[in-house]
Amino acid sequence: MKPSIPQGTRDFSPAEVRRRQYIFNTLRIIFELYGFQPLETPSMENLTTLTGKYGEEGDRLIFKILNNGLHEKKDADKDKLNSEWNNILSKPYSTPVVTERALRYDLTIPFARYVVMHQNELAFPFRRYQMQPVWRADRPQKGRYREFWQCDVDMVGSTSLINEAELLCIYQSAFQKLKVPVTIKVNSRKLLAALAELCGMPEKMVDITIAMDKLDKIGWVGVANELKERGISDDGIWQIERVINVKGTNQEKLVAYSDIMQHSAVGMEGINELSKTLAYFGNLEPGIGNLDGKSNIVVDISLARGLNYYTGVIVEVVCSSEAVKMGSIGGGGRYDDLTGLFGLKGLSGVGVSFGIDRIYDVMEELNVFPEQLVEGTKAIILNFGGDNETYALQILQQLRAANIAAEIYPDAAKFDKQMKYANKRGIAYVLLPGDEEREKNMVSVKNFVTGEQKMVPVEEAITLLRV
RNA sequence: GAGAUUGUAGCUCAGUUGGUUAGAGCAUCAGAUUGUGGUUCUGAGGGUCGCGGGUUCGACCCCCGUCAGUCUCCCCA
Repeated sequence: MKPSIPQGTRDFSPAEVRRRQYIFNTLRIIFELYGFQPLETPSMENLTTLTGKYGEEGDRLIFKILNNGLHEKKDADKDKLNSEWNNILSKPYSTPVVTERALRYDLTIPFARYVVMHQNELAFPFRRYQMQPVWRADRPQKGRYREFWQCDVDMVGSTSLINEAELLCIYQSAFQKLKVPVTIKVNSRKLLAALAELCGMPEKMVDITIAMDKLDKIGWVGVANELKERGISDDGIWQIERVINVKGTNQEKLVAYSDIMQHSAVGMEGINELSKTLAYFGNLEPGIGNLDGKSNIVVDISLARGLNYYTGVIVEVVCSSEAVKMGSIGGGGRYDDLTGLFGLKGLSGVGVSFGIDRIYDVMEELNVFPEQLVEGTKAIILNFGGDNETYALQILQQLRAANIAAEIYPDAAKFDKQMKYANKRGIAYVLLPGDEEREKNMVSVKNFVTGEQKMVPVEEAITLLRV
């Protein structure tokens, strides 16, 4: 049989894992610096925990797990199973009778579930970060996988906009550290709601936002067409155009919006929140987060996050390098009542997510991974068999005791085969314990980069390799 | 869910209007070289041409179906 892996999944080679771990470690250090604590949740959740949280499209993309032991059901249950099966075949539908569990779709909903389940143990505001894979039954394409990793930072139990500002700081310092130039777009769901009001169609907010979100991609004409198709009136489209045409600094934009939206309570609230967030951010900003004196935080009213649980400030990160074509590499926002879905009312949260796989792809394209990530084996001991092998093992033991990553070629294979192996592995030093070396209680150390070789006592070899 | 495109050796790919036994590079193994790698040289192994059907004297090539990968739209990280 021909080996293969499921569509949209990948193997990670040793070099790739090292580079991915570099990203994880960089983020982890920042998250910890900001006082967040690690959390992990199961790969699978009860299906009912996930459904209805990600919108209609999202529900379709949840990977469901077929229940086990269906053939063992009693006859009455089998009748139920048959009728439910017909439902599944005729429409988008799921039922615990067939699929009780599903793979996690993101990290936010499982987090909310966790908070509700453990509310009595937690100190609020609760801050956590989480780095785990998620699964989506999407059609894979460039930058889109069926299994991919997210790194989420969230806090619940506080409505302070300091939280929003801190998350912006985390984004800024993380991408600065990773050497990825980014634009961090911010907007507010409340501005979008106000815009829908302005159009006289508050119920069309989702349609409006989906269309506007494509502004970068298809331009204003394309957006206007889509708005029309989605049933927005000409007057509404004109209102939207007016808002989109607002240019200038973040401050200037907010002033202009407050002029346009002065009669909308929710709009003014959104503007107020955005300007407060930016003011807090100004106090916290972790350094030069910009290249040309301009901040890389940009108020962008066309930004619309897909997930429908966001209620306040929303944020999205895109790579600002012209050379890279990639969608968003991170996003997040404020959700006022996420835990309410699980019965815990009045707990507000805000969080952002890093799309690790896309960040990896972008860093690869920009060629910004550090050259020397983690050294693997530092020295390999060649195997000359017999007494020399025993001698080699003694040296190996001493190297490891001295905390030097070392290995032995396990077979007494032909010399040049062992050398070629060391070369292919890119190991820095080769140790040769042969007859002569053993008799003198020494070892030959060959620097595989320079080709230089000398015979020294074992202790000296250890000192040499420790450097 | 809709569309485009690709499928030939372990990998990357050639393959003439449809014509004997399907090729190359890399990789692997063996040898030149039983204690000196990266560069050479010689040789060897390795293919149901994704799968099934059809057209034809004859199909890797043309037609139909099917499966898989990649990409685009939708949507999203």
